[in-house]
Amino acid sequence: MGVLVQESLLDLDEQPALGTLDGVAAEGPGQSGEVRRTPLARGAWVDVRPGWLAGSGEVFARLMETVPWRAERRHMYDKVVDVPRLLCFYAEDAPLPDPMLTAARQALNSHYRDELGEEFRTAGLCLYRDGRDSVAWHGDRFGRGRDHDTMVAILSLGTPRALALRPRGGGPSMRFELGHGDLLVMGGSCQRTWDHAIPKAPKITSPRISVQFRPLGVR
DNA sequence: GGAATCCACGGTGG
DNA sequence: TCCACCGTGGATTC
Repeated sequence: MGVLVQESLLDLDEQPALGTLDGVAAEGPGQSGEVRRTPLARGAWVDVRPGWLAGSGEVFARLMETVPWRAERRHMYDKVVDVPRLLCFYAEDAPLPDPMLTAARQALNSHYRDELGEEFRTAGLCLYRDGRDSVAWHGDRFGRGRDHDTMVAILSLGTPRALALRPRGGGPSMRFELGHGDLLVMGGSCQRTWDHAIPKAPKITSPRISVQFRPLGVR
């Protein structure tokens, strides 16, 4: 396994999050503790904060246990196929399945509220059971209007998986390795001008959970 | 030669 | 009504 090794070094109660991402952070060995922003083409950017969430191992275990994971099926051409991951969506006013996720969302809002111009409200959880699970290239789009920038914050728990990004319409792709407790935020025009995916990784045999925080109206 | 990437397929839901 | 969306597997490229 080797998945649940990194435990929390900081407690939320000792370090309430107030306008900084550091509140929920655990300083992993050798980690900078800084949010690193990577500018992409066309006004998109990605923030990466390794080892962000304290107590990731316990949160991961609780989510595996308590979230009512749902399998979905969809028509793809001539057959019905399983969606290659398990899902659970928490709408704006639904209580999140773990207090650490509520705290994480608060910390994200403290840090990004001004830049985002609104708040992260919904949470979409995905369980990638092993490397055969994946998600194809897509952008998280708006129900309303397509000329409006937004952000999607992704908290990754469990087995590290690559998140791939490439310009919409084609172009060289880049990869971010998302490890246990890592945070990645896509912002600027990223959801309009870039696609992202979690590629299949057949050698991986253990699970990863991703938590995606979004403002209202972003799918 | 193995791995990563590309491509085409069409029913569904917004 | 219309169009963007998305998983698979075979082909192609790296």
